[in-house]
Amino acid sequence: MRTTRADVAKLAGVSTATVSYVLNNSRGIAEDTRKRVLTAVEELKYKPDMIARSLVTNETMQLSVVVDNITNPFYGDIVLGFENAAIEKGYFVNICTGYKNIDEYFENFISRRLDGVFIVATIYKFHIEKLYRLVDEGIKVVKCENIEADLRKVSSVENDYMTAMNDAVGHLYNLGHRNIAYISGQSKILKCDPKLMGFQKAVEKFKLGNTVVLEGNAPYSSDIPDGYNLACKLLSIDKSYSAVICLNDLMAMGAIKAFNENGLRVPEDISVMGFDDIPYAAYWDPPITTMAVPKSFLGSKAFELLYTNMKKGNTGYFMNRLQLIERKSTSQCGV
Amino acid sequence: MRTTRADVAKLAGVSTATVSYVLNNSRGIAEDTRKRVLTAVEELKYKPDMIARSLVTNETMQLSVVVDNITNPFYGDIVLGFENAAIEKGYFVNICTGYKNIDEYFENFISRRLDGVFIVATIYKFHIEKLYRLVDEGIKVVKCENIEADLRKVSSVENDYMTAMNDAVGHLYNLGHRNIAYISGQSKILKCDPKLMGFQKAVEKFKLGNTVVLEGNAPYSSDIPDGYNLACKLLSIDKSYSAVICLNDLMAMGAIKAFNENGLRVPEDISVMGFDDIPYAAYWDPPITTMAVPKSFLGSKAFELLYTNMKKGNTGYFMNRLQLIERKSTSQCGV
DNA sequence: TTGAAAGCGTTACCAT
DNA sequence: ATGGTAACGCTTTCAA
Repeated sequence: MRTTRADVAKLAGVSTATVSYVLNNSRGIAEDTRKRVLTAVEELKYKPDMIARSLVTNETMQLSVVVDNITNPFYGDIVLGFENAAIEKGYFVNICTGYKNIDEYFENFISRRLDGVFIVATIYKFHIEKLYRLVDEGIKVVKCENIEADLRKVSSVENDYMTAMNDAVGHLYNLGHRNIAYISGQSKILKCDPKLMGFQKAVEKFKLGNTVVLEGNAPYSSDIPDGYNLACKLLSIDKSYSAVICLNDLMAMGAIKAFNENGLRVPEDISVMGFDDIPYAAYWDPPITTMAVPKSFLGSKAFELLYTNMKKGNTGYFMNRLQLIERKSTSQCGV
Repeated sequence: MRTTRADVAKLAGVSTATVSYVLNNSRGIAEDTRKRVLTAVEELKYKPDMIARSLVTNETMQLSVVVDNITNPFYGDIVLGFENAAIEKGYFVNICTGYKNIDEYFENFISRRLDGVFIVATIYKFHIEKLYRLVDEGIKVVKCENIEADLRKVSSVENDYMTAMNDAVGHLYNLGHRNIAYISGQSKILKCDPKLMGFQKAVEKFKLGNTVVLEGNAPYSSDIPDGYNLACKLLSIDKSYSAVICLNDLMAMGAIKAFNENGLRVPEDISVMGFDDIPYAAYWDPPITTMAVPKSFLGSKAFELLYTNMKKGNTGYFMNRLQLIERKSTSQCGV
């Protein structure tokens, strides 16, 4: 049998209420009885039962992080940043991978009365009405870019990709590049694409020469083989580009591989940039110049927003800045 | 206010007990009342409260997977295989990253009365007594290799690295290699190292020529930079090896990079093999020949063992076979 | 400063 | 076939 609060009370010679007061120090307690209770707790190795506790407090102190695909190295540090901040406030956080239908997770979140959810998965994996159901059921939600949602209902952390794309093009421009391709991988079904908008703006601002945007298959392409395939496609269309910006580091890796196989050296013959700064970017050959997302920071900001929402009720918004990290996949044009 | 079972009962004109019977179809119910209840549930959008349910059934239907490091691509498919099997049986599974102290998670598992835990993290991240505490508290545990534990208390899924290492050496042997280095990365504190044992056995069996084992720093080295560093060390010691086996694909990646930077081509000048078959292994340049772990399968077997333990009480054991996947990082010796 | 007792939303035993 | 109700382990109001 499980040792309960009643056992502790009996051993300490106090009431069950007193045990609660001591454990939650929710009320002044005589130092003497306090000690007796604590000793009894120690002796019986008593652990409060969160299930029973949740039932009465209406707080589970449990949070969930929902990611697309646990394999994606981009998420690792975001989750870490979130969890570290959450643990500090006493929350238990668990990660859910969106391999199966994410909507089903939502049902579970409601049944289990989670206090809050951080959803990193893209909109393609679930239905927005289901997300609102969570909110209606009192579960606070913070989302991460990529999802159009009512900011009065859910909080949001976003990355400033538009500015970052401007910086990326600027970096290549300063190296003398004028003919730049953008391997986007996004398809037309994406309504609002800040990276694409940023690229188009930059094309005008810097008065670039030849430019092209390579789209992917619906709903979107974003993995190593996608980068490989789109880079091959680029070469088959036109070889005049001296630099390529890729949607993310994964695609940059694939693109570099494609260029190498076609006899182009990176960066001597063609410069390649990525986005995100996933752990492998630094170890790739050549190490990839990228627009880094401060990932752990983004995660901790997400928790902050969620916490405010849980405690005060209001949603919030945070825009994350990216940083250029120069490595070896970009160099002076035509050198 | 949350709609409860009482609301449903009132609307359907039955008792709360009847609602339970219908929802859990734990008892014969007149088709007529059944319909009335179901209609009421629908109308009120009633969702059973797992918290309250758990309190009385002593089952939370919640499982946890504990991994070292969520970023490690090796774990992705293992977790997937486990979760898919678990979802089928109605469990909610959440993943915990072992960034912080894993022992603290264990405390939480007890408080939250999880039904079971799949622990993939290595022993260095927690204390074995704490793991046994879980078992004492009635939480079933299945572990994944690397951990010496009492198999009467916890179940275990393991990879047959000894046989796999034999196959790896055999593959190189068949390609004509006789001088083979093993970049182990493990340190002396590891008591039982099946890969190392397998290598030593194979050295004798195949009567190899020059061989060497490169250890890492305590507790162990297993990442890309570790592979890079150890490969550099190998070159500084002796250049007579025509093939290198690495602890895992990550280290193989680092090693390949080191060789390239030192003017050695892979596989023309030196063959390199890894273990695991992580997603990137196929995309690396060159694609890496590796001993693949059937990961998703391993995960589903872990759940099977856990399920048996939860339902019948007995622990179990499963040994997973690895498969050689030939890619481009190994080739005929001296060609 | 401490205790008694009323819930929290279920399930399951015991009646009917 | 259905309903009443104790029990699960905890918190918190109200009294003392």
